[in-house]
Amino acid sequence: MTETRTSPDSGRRPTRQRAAVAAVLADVEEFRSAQELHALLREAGEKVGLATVYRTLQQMAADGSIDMLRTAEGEAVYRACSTGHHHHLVCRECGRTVEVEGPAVERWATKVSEEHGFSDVQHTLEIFGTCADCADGGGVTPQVSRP
Amino acid sequence: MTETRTSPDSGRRPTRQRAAVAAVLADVEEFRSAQELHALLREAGEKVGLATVYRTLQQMAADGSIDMLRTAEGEAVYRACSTGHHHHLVCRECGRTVEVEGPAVERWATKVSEEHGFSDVQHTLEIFGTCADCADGGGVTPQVSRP
DNA sequence: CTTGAACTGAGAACGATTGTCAAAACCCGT
DNA sequence: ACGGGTTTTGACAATCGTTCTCAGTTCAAG
Ligand SMILES: [Zn+2]
Ligand SMILES: [Zn+2]
Ligand SMILES: [Zn+2]
Ligand SMILES: [Zn+2]
Repeated sequence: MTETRTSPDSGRRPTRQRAAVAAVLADVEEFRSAQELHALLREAGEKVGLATVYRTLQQMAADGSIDMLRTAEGEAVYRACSTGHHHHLVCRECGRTVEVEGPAVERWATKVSEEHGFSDVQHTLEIFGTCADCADGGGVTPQVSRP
Repeated sequence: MTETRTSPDSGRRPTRQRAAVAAVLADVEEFRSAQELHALLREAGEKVGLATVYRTLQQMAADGSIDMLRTAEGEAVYRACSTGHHHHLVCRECGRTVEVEGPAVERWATKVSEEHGFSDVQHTLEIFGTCADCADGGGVTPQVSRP
């Protein structure tokens, strides 16, 4: 109860580690796991503990500043998306991700929830497929970027 | 290439264990984890190894004879649903599950995939919320069934 | 009955994630 | 700049769902 905070921030402190995680996320286009991001940080010369990466990603996801979803294998993967509610079209081969919006879907979800008396609802909706390049190239060398 | 099978089944053998797993699934309304189902089997007096439960559930899910989805925590949960493509409205409190269909959503997903040149697409769509009973009762005693 | 393939299960192994806790970094008032 | 209380960090252990191993069991065809 000794709250004497001058600036009403969220109680988070800006640290080198958090900046590093945010930076690597900004550089990556695809959804990546905590471990992959940790490896990328090491490659970039940034020394950040794995536990810190996990903690930071969770916080950012909770804040809504990044998106998190689960792969088919149940692994959590993260991505710095644009703001606002949206869903994803993800290539299984190369990981390329397209953000998509579907107002009709949002309405449908709301309607269905109401019809069944559910409140405080959330929904998860992701589409997985093979992108044109991967279907084309034959998936021999999964490429992550293209000019 | 020595295929001399008289009855063209899927190469699966009907065993006591598989019947037991199917039976417990038929008795349960909610999505349940492999471990929970294993516990239920033990309670019911059926002796089935945990590994077998995992294997059987995976096979049934692959066959499409049961549905599998992941909780927010990433745990796989299973349910014997009606046949046909559908999605779920799941209560976070009591686990009550309603199967829902959304033709418009299916069309939207297809359209979006095509627009971006994705092929061989799948989608996951689940709605989580609090059902009327749980919102009402105050969630003091999460109940799984009700007359 | 014989026999090879499918199946099972106890326990080890695995891998992602979380917990621990002392040390380090930080903020703020002095 | 200094000190003290709070937050954050990170090496490591621990947890926990899931998968692997492999010898023993069951099955069904012949
Ligand atoms: Zn996103
Ligand atoms: Zn949505
Ligand atoms: Zn279902
Ligand atoms: Zn669908």
